[in-house]
Amino acid sequence: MEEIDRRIVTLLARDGRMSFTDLARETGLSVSAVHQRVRRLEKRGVVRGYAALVDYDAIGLPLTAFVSIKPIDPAAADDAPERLAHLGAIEACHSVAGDESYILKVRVASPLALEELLNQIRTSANVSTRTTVVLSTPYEHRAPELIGEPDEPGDKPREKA
Amino acid sequence: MEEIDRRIVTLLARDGRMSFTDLARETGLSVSAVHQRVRRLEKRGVVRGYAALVDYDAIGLPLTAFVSIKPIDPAAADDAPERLAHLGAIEACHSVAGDESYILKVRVASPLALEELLNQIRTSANVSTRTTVVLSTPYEHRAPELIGEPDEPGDKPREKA
DNA sequence: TGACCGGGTGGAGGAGATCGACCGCCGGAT
DNA sequence: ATCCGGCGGTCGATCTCCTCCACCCGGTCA
Repeated sequence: MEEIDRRIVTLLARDGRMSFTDLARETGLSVSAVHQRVRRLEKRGVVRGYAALVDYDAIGLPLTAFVSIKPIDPAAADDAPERLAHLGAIEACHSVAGDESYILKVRVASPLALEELLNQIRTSANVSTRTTVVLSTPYEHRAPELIGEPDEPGDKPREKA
Repeated sequence: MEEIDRRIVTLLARDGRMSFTDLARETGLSVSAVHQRVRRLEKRGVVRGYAALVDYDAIGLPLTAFVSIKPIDPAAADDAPERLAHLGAIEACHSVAGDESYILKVRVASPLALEELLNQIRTSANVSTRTTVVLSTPYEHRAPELIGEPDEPGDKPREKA
């Protein structure tokens, strides 16, 4: 992937509804060319989708927390992600190195709802939990900056324009 | 906010590029009505924006980590978020309860880049860091489910601007 | 009851998305 | 060196969709 694709991805990460016309203006390509590239990026999975960014306070889920989990039985099969997938309050699940095995990011309506969710997590996945409550979020979902990134040796120098 | 708005937000959170026409079909309203509601949701800040979801492996940032930070001087002013904002590798910054004061989510190209980033974090904000490396991400950015949510008693049925 | 107001419908105009046809560059094979 | 094929670009046509406008309906309050 080279410069222009990177540019497109950056722009779309910043504004997922940007029109192809604007994208074309920003990149100096024609609308069709941009359209083609975006479709290719989507097909290749570089762009996995588009989402509205939501104010969780406003939609009644003002409480965010990180829940680290550790299996109670270290010998049991490690299928926690599937076991927990049905819990809609879980926004993300990361497998991590370190003392615990996964970190979950959860959004709930209240401390009571958090307590209930933790119970569901423990019983669903047979794990112990350690919870870190988020007090506030200065920023989140910042778009990646993928400028620079020196071309790898295998990358053919596609210099144009 | 009532049922239909909730529906719209859910749909847009799942597919940020859904057309107003489709949104109208899903909600049973006219295109104009949906358009109006979405604009209102945007203006009120319920919908804060739209973003493309990106495959970080594909764009050369395959290493994700959580960095917990703690001030070295507990008496110093707590302006870590602003001091760190210029570091583009930081995707999110959450103020948290517990032993540490903030949790950062970072995306970098390599272990070497992570090391360098940690140095920048420490010197920029005068903090100590504790890093948890993400091995894999079973899921992330799942759309919130905001069905149900019984109206709170304090919620007046007629919202004024 | 009558005026007001938030929120709905429908239509018109123009902008934008999408697709096909054509072209030019580059690398590999003859 | 020339031919050939694929990739990626432009241009242009068409159709969808966005966006704005005027109008309408049902509640609320004086």
